[in-house]
Amino acid sequence: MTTPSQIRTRFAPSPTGYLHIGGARTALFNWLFARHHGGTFVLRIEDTDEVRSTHDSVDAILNSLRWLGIHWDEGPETLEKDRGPYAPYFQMKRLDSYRAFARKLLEEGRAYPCYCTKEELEEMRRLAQLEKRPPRYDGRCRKLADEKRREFEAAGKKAVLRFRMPDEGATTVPDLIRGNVQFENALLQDFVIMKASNVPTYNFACVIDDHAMEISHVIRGDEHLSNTPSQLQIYKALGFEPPAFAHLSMILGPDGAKLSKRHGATSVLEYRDQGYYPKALRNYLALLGWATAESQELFGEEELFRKFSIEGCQKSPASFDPAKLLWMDGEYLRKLPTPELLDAAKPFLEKAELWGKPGLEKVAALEREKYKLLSDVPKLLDFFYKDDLDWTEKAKRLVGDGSRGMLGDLAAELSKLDSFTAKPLEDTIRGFCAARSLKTSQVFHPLRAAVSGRTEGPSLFDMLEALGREKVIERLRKAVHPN
RNA sequence: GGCGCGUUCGUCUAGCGGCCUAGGACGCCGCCCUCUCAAGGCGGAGACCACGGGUUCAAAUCCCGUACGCGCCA
Repeated sequence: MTTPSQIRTRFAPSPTGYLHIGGARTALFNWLFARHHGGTFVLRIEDTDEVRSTHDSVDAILNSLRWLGIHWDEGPETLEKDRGPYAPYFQMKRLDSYRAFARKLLEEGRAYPCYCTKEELEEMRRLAQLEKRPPRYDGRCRKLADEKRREFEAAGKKAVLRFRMPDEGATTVPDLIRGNVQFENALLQDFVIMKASNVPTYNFACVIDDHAMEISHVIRGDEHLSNTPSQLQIYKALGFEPPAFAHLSMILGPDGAKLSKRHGATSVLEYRDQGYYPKALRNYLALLGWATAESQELFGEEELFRKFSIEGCQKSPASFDPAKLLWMDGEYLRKLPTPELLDAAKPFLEKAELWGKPGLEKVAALEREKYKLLSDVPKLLDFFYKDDLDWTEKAKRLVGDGSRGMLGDLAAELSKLDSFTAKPLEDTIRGFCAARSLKTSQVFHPLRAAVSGRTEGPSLFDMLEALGREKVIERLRKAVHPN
């Protein structure tokens, strides 16, 4: 058995786009597992897809993970800089190692060059389908005579390197989540390990690196389960001790289809831009495909580390539920002390030109249990600072002809108030109602509408106090005498 | 097409042979609190545990099929 200190997990994304929700969840589980065992979490960039990999994607992935607060112990710091004893962490910087192992397999007869063209391969596939055989490579280049090989080389034909699969027996994938999963070797094909460009394929490079980086647990998406027996054969051929595997169920959209743009945001950074609180998203993601025996919902960071386990991982796919995420976000924001909340909402406040406004903290505190997103903060309090209110239809109706006179009188009374604070305001206004035999609602609602332009908002008297005498009187005056 | 994986309220899930007339959470509905909106409290609707066979005194839980969904190979 490995001792806890030897636990090493990794997240190995391909930089071919933004980091999506599913990838983030995989990264998160690897991180949690490593932390739970006091191990190490490695980030490795699998950029061997020469045409689709971009530097922007690397940046997006690093930024997404940082924003989510998923900290890697080893891996790239920036595009240029790595940190950790197994550097580099970009596969394209590790080509020598793949080539060396490929050569070894070639020399030992475990791999062979294949000169088949795209056309030949397609023909092979077509024929197989016609004969209702699995459409796999038929191994024709396995027994290519040396002279034939030289002939191809002379003709300038490019070769890929294929791994020679055993023809018989079965390969068992011991999976921590799914148990032992068996695959017939005869059904596995001689897959390409090195492309014609002398760059390794995913299935080869990741074996070499997981071994080189001493990864103890490969926790990854379910879509890799079918590739695992092929990888296991590479481990065997090279005499490597394979890591433990755990294949996570996929994340689906709310309708049960594969999560895609159609369902709304799929990129982590989109959630940031919409105003989600990173710890809330992280908490929500942890619950997609994992649960405790108590079905606990909200976790502190340390608590997540402590309670996370592979045993709690779900076999069946999980649907992403935006409504629950939104609830959870509100749950986190409500717990946040106001200064921290404002700090987190800073980008949104800045955009609304509210950052640094006087009394912001006081005003923000009045609405604190209502924010579901950080972007709600400016939305819910901008009326405090606006000169021209955005009147809602409902609010307009409330300050109609029926209540103008009353509001005018009330304004006169309020302007005489010594202390413009909640308690005296409440006493005065309630007294005003009593003196005129008005129901409080007949006064409170039009008053709220008149000073805020809306019918929803903070507690009336706190709101009046926060607005201050000048603004309240001014707004009442404007409401009573619209131009 | 072959192989593989999966299937408990709309959704996330608890459950690992008797405690289940299936528990929690989100969402939905109602009531309470209340100056509005929220938040909070209380309650409700909502799952014949995909279907069909077994095994067993007893199955959501074990076994075998079927269906459906998904993945991989191309």
